[in-house]
Amino acid sequence: MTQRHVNLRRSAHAVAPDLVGAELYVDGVGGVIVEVEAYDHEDPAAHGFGNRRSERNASMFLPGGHAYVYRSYGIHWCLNVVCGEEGVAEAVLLRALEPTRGLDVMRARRGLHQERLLCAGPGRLCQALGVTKAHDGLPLDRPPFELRARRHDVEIVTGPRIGITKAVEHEWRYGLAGSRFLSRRFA
DNA sequence: CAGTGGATGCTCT
DNA sequence: GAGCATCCACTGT
Repeated sequence: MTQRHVNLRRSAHAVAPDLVGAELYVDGVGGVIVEVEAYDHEDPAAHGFGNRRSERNASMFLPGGHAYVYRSYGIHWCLNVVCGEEGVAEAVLLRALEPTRGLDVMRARRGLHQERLLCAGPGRLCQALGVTKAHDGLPLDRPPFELRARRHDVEIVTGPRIGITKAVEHEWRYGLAGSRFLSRRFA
C-alpha cells in the first residue's frame, strides 16, 4: 500500500486492517490508528444490520469515506469510518490511537490522564480529538479531517470485538501488534 | 491486577 | 421500557 489515501470504497473487512497504522487528525490533533473493528450490514451487532435505515445510522449509508458518529451509553461519542458503496451500511469503528500531534490539547480535553489513556477506547478517542455529532456525515478527505495511509508494513493482530453481545464469534477487531495504546490487550 | 456497578441519554420496539 | 459498538471509581486480592 503505497497510496497516500486508504481506499475506503471497499468492504469494511478489507478496509479495517488497512486503517491500522494509518494517521488520523481532526483539526491537526490526533495520531496513529492502533485499533479498529469492522461492522457490516449482515452483522447482528452492527447499527446497519439488514441495511435498515434510521435517523441515527443515516451516515452509514453514505459512500465510503465519510464519518459516522453516534452517542454511546448516553455519554460518549464514537467515530466510524464509513466503507463500501453508497446505500450499503458498513463501517469501521476507530477504537484507539497512538497520540502524536496536539498532546496538550488532548490532555486539556481529557483532564488529568496519562498519555497511554488519552485515546485508548472509542469514547476517549473522540473526547481527545474533539469529535462530536457535529462531525457526523462529514467527508474524511477534507478539513477538519485528515486521514493518511500508512507508509510502512505493520504487524496486525486480530481478536473478538469488544462490548457487544451479538455475533461475538467473529474476530473482526484489528490491532497494531505490541502497541501500548490499545484499549485492551489482545489475547 | 480483576471484577463490579453507577452515570447517562438516545434509539428502537 | 429495554438495551446499549463506554468509562471511571471503587472494591478486594
